[in-house]
Amino acid sequence: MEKVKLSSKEKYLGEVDNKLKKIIEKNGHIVFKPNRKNQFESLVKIIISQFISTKAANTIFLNLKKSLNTDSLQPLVFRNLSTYEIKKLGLSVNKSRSIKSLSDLFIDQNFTDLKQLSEDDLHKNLLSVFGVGNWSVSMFEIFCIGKLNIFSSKDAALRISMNRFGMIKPESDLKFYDDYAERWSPYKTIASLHLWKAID
DNA sequence: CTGCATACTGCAGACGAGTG
DNA sequence: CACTCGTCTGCAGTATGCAG
Repeated sequence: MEKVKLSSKEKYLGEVDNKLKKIIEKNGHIVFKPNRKNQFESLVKIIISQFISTKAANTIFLNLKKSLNTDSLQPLVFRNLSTYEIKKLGLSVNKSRSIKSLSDLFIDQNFTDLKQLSEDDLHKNLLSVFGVGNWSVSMFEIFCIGKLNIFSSKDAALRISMNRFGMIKPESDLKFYDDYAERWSPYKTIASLHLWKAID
């Protein structure tokens, strides 16, 4: 009994893609609520989420906050911690280096709101951080800034979902996924949310 | 039931092969 | 030799599947 009506964006996606239409109708309306508040913390969480399940990432993230005894992670917290000390908080060597590098960027550039940067500057700054690649940047743009037209073919879950619903054959080159996603423009983000939900 | 091995949604870096 | 490009490896916790 789906009582909640689909948004106009979701209806639009259904019109341009029949396969996606079925997924959206089954899912029902998805509320897209990016967390715009603490950008630094969002990035830390994304770094932790690389390669591991969201559940595992959540546990590590909560342990990290508990160890640091804070509700809101700030770059300054990590300034005086060595990579080794961050690692002891439950992270791998590379992720510790990554968080350290991210903190340095925020402190050096004195960032308050990354949203004010142009897309180019945003990408350039984030990609300069050790351990942050295109996937991480996309996740930040979706879940923190709330951009509506983001799709990342580097996300394995999205690819699996697209395989399962017959959009793209498994093992295809990444560019086929990107090409397919073009039809969802300018709401690729909303399409991604439905693909994620469809496979849990 | 318990315990263990394994795979799993990204990334950097090491390394080898290919090129000039 | 000096580069570029592709391949391989290791890593945080958890769910799953299989052996005992």
